[in-house]
Amino acid sequence: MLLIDLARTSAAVAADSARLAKIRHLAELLGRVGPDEAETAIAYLSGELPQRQLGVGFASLRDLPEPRLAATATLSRVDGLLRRIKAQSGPGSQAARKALLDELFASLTRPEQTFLSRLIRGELRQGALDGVMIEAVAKASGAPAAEVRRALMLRGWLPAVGAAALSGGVEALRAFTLEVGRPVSPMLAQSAPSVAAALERIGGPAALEWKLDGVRVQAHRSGDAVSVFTRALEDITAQVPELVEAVRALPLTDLVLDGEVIALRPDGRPEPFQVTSGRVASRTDVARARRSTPLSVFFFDALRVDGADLLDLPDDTRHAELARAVPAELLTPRLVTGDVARAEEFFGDAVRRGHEGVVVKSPGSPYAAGRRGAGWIKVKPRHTLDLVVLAAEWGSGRREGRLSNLHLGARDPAGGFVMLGKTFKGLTDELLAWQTERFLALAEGPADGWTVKVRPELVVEIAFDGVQRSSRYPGGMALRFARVVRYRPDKTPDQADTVETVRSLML
DNA sequence: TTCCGACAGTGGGGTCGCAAT
DNA sequence: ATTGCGACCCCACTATCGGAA
Repeated sequence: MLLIDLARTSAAVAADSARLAKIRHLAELLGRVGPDEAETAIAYLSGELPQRQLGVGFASLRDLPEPRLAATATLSRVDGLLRRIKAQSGPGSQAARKALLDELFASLTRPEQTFLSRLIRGELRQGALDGVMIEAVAKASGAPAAEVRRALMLRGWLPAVGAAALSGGVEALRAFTLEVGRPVSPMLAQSAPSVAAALERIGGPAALEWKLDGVRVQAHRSGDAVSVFTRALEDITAQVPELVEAVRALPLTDLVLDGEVIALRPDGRPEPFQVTSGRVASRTDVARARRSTPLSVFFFDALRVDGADLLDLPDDTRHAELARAVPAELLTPRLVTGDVARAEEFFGDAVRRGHEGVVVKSPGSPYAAGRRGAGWIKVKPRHTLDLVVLAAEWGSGRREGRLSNLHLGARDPAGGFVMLGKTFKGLTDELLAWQTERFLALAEGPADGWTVKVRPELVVEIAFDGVQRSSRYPGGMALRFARVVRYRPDKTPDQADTVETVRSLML
């Protein structure tokens, strides 16, 4: 199959806003692709590369060679060149990558270049990723979408699952099972504004657990072989020896456990997320990193205990199995209650101890791998500040032509404003239109084509999760997960919150 | 007919490791 | 030694479609 076939299908998918139409376009192409190219086609059309990452990003794709006029590149040829690009390493590798990239792009027509460039950057923007591709695979193969989805959660890689479905139908999909040593897409949580709201949504007694601000881990053990994966299914076994040892020390030898690793201070309070994250990312001298920043692990779920798969069992049953496999000190603190007051007390206690909040779990829910099901609901405290808009950046995609990303400043009592970060979240289309007009009227200083500086006159209420240390911003601090709540036309900039107020929240 | 679950898109800050400068 | 880049850790929120109610 030719790359141009995929580029055309992708364009058709992007042109139709209806999901069912997108599915039809994708399924039609999947019906034509041969078995040896099915995996590549499914990957490309769901916005993934079979190589996962290439070492090529936005910067390497800035100036591309002139396109050709005739479309002749096959999927196999493109895939082969991408494989060679990924394989480059060591001194001279960046030049070698660039040379291969130029060779590849010089063999493509303009629409192919556009498609592949977006794909490599991870910005296909055709309105179809895994969720839509699952339906397309189901339609093209005749297998129920639920079977495709289940195989995906067990295998973690849709192109492989889709190719199997196309060649072997439902039978092939059922061959995907939970395999120790191969990560499963982790279950995700929805969020709620309060514990009461979360309990209400679950509608009855629920299990509450501390939400630790660390890195999600899935630990597998078969005999003495232990492996550890992140939320995105990256293998981090070598970076977390403490966790490997802890799992190896358990009495049961056939396990898949779900939990969180976190760096704790000697007094038991959590280190800032930055510390845990940096420790987990350290690869070059793990022994040294371990001495300076030891990790603790807390488990909250079990997908397999003593050789038995638990995915389809209710949460309370899985937790009972977890408690059987793991000593109490490795369990995430948990309270089962239907009482709102007790639940709120548990939440308050977790937050006072420095943790992020709680996750409220429905006791009857199975492990909904890879989905943000209603079974888990996270609750975190929300802070707000009234800040001043210092500038805005032009948006992209559906925000093209709108001023989108806001630069936020706190008032400096000595005069002026100190930038604390940016946000694009929380804005409705109506607000985007309004602020674009308003900012252009307030514009000042030279425009660089990307950022519009504005006179600091607009006060905006910003919600955020916390204040973190920053080397990027002049005040030495930045907001975590900042989002717009509303504009405050009733406030003037001299009524905005001060840098001191923000600093007092950094503790 | 209305409601709501699931998805995709639009970007945020921080850190590490590597190659180039 | 420093800088730029890519990859990946954490993520919130809105708009939209289409099946459920």
